[in-house]
Amino acid sequence: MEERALLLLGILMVHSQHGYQINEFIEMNLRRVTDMKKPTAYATLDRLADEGYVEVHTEKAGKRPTRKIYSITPQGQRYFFELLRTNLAKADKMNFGSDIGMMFVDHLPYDEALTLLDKRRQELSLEIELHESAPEHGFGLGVDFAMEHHLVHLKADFEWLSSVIERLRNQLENSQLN
Amino acid sequence: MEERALLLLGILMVHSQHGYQINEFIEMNLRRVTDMKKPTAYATLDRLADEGYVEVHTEKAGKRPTRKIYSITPQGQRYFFELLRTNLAKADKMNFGSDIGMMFVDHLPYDEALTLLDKRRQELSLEIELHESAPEHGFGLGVDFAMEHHLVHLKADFEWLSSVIERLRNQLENSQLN
DNA sequence: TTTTCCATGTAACTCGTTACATGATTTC
DNA sequence: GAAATCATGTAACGAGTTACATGGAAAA
Repeated sequence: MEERALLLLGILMVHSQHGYQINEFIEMNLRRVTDMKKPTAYATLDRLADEGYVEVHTEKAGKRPTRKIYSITPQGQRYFFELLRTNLAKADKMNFGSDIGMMFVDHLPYDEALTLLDKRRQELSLEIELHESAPEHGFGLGVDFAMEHHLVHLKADFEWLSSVIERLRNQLENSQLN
Repeated sequence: MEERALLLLGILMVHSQHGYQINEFIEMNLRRVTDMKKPTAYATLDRLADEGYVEVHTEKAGKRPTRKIYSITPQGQRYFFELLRTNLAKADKMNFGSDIGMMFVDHLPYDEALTLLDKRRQELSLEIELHESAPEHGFGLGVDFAMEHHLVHLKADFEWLSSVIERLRNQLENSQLN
């Protein structure tokens, strides 16, 4: 929740923009970092406006639909820094939905489990490729760090999954010796 | 949503239990893997009962409050395997709240950013220690894999964070040469 | 005797998503 | 003439959390 606010305020720290522009920017550049959807962005911007953290002024440019341009206020900047500090100092609480399935792998025969996990590994490696082949968009150090962070976890996941698959294969071979 | 169901059905695959027991088990053993809360468990169990995946029969043991004992039905077992297969084959979509702050590190002076990130790293290393010093509870291969998975990501995060801190320190030193 | 344990829940709320609505305008 | 783009939203729903309620029994 505060993360959505932090993201929007951070974007507005660079320069004032209207909602459509912000959403487009997120869609094109930050999809790996956030999954915030358009209606959430619009709603959050309105909320931030109500709370005095952003200012709105409408603009009618040419024949295009009326835009609402959001600018960050001084209070908004203070709030941004507050959110930023707590965010940077706090570790993510990680929990992975796939761990729940993993706990029960032993309920499936090894070969079926291996097939499923291999599919998952392929999906993962595809995502890693996509990530690595993505163009460098030179928005400063921080954005690079964030992207790198994401990639680090994808790779760690891949390595771990591979080792799980290997160990299950060994189990399969051992069980076939009987 | 289906993960909560998978978890509960998986627990009931071992043996029939009442809600309190299930919640206690989660609380004591699976807190690293799931964050499901009590009311969610009770509600999900009721839902699974409505859908015919589990059967309920009440039991009055001694002077203790009446228990509702949940048993998995044949349909429930089929549903369990269905959920298990899709869960195992699907990679987690990872997104980390801390990446949003990270994107904007450059808005803070290096030394302040370093202080905040160091705090976060300490928090992380504490969590890793806790994880490693936790006793082995011999519930089969799968549970061990899941725990290992969690630890792998904690460590990857720690390593990455350390490298970020190091690079920021270099930046700080370089900027002080002026 | 007060607190903790057992055992179950409910009600209100929060955060977010999905699907849809609007209407003009430019591109195919 | 149809489809995509620009620009904004709303309404309904979903999943889960928090805080609270209940009430007897055992432990401190």
